[in-house]
Amino acid sequence: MKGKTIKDILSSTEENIEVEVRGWVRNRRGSKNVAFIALNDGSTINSIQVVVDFASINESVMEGITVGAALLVRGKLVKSQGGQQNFEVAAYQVIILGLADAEKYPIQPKKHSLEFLRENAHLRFRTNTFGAIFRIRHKVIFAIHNYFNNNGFCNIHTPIITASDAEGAGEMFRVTTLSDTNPPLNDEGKVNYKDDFFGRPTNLTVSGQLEAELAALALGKVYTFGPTFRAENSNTTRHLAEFWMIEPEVAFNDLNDNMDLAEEMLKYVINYVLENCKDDLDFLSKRQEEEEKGKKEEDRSMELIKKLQFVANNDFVRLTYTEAIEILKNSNPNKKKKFDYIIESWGADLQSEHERYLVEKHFKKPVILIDYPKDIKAFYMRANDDNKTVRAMDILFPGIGEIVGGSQREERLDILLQKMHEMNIPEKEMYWYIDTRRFGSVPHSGYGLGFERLMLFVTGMTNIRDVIPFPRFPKSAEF
RNA sequence: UCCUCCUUAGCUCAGUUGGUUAGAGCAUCUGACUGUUAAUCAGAGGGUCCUAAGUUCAAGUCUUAGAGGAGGAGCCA
Repeated sequence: MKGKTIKDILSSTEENIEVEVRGWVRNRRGSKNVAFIALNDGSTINSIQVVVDFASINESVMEGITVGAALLVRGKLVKSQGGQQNFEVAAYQVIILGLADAEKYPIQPKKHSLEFLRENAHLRFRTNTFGAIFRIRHKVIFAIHNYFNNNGFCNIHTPIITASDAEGAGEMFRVTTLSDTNPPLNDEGKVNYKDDFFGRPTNLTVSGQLEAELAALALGKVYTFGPTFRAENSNTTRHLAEFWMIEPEVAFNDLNDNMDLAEEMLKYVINYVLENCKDDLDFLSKRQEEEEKGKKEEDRSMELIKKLQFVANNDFVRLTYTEAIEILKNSNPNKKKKFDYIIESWGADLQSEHERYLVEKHFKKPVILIDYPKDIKAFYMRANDDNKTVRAMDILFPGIGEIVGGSQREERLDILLQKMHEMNIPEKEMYWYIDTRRFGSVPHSGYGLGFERLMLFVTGMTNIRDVIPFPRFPKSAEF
């Protein structure tokens, strides 16, 4: 971008200097002789005030200065006479770079509903809210890479197209170049995938974990940060068909090391955002407060920045599934049958109402649940000696639910093979995974962190479709 | 996929028991105003009441079906 950004200029200590700013008109006010333009270039949530004297600027130019128009302004940076900003630009030249028809431009200087902006996702970047969200999104991405880099991790790009469908993490999107009206058929009359691009059925990845394990068992500490695809018909505020996932995998780590890593990493990222996104967080905090005005006091969330500081400065609660079941069994909502799913016995899968009770009512802080019954978890999780539970861990966050799912992996060849057999995982196809247990197997652990769920927590937004630029979900792939 | 709710002006929404020409705020346009802060003041324009069928003398309002959206649930990150 040419010249100084508005962020740079607003933090200037000099005055009466010549400046050149480029940006988009957020608002325009005026009186008989003078117009005030709020100009924003995306470098910061704050707009710069441009003051235009009608006498010095051509009338046709003045007519083009409407909300949404792109301008180049040359002028002098001066102390503002108005109260709400330190500096403003006294313009002597305004060039319209791009007009915006005021009658047709959908974004107005007023509050828009998130639903409306979601339908105008191509233009919502130009609002304060989404500007703040996507600047923060970048900082969170950067902080994650920073954390792993600082700690000796190696970033691995695991495949996006995969032939393996054994992860069991959900429905997959098929990838094919075969004709959809007239595919080649085999002798049995079924689609002949031998003629497909890869010579076999392929899908978009639902997880890079299995491949990350291969890398970890040589490079030691690795992580993935890539797109992930689930073809589930999920219509909720916390699911996407295309989302980004971070999956660290560490050789020689046991479950305790795994919990330490996840907790330390999350706290690092939150602190990084607190230190580097203050203006945007302040704005989102006020926005949330505004949004929740209509709610009863007990239903309102903790102030955004306080909430982030609280999580960064307090230890997460760690407890076993068995302990959680005991707490839930004896809880008021369970006794009074307020839960839709009453907890009766050990072995029950926890519903989101139970997770919310533990995190939001009982402990009031993030909770790491470990040692789940083996029957409700994946084949690769390490069996405990009790033969009933596995070394799984789920991190539950207030307002979001499960943000991390991970485990210590089963490194013992015989037990892994037995588990795969029990759960109908095709051993032949998975030879490459099994090989790691055959040759120099060691204990290792890892987890998957849902990037957009972390974004929900950090921004205080409540719908996952608002923290990714162009959300993909059932019946929607617009833009 | 299931449950609940919603769909009226560019946006956010009101519209009583079914009853004349469907309203408001903001936005837009026009004008006023000596520096505004989502400026203010005055005026104007702007409607396929989501779509289709039905009930009725009469439907924005009632019924049925469909489409789209939101929230919750399940699946999960």
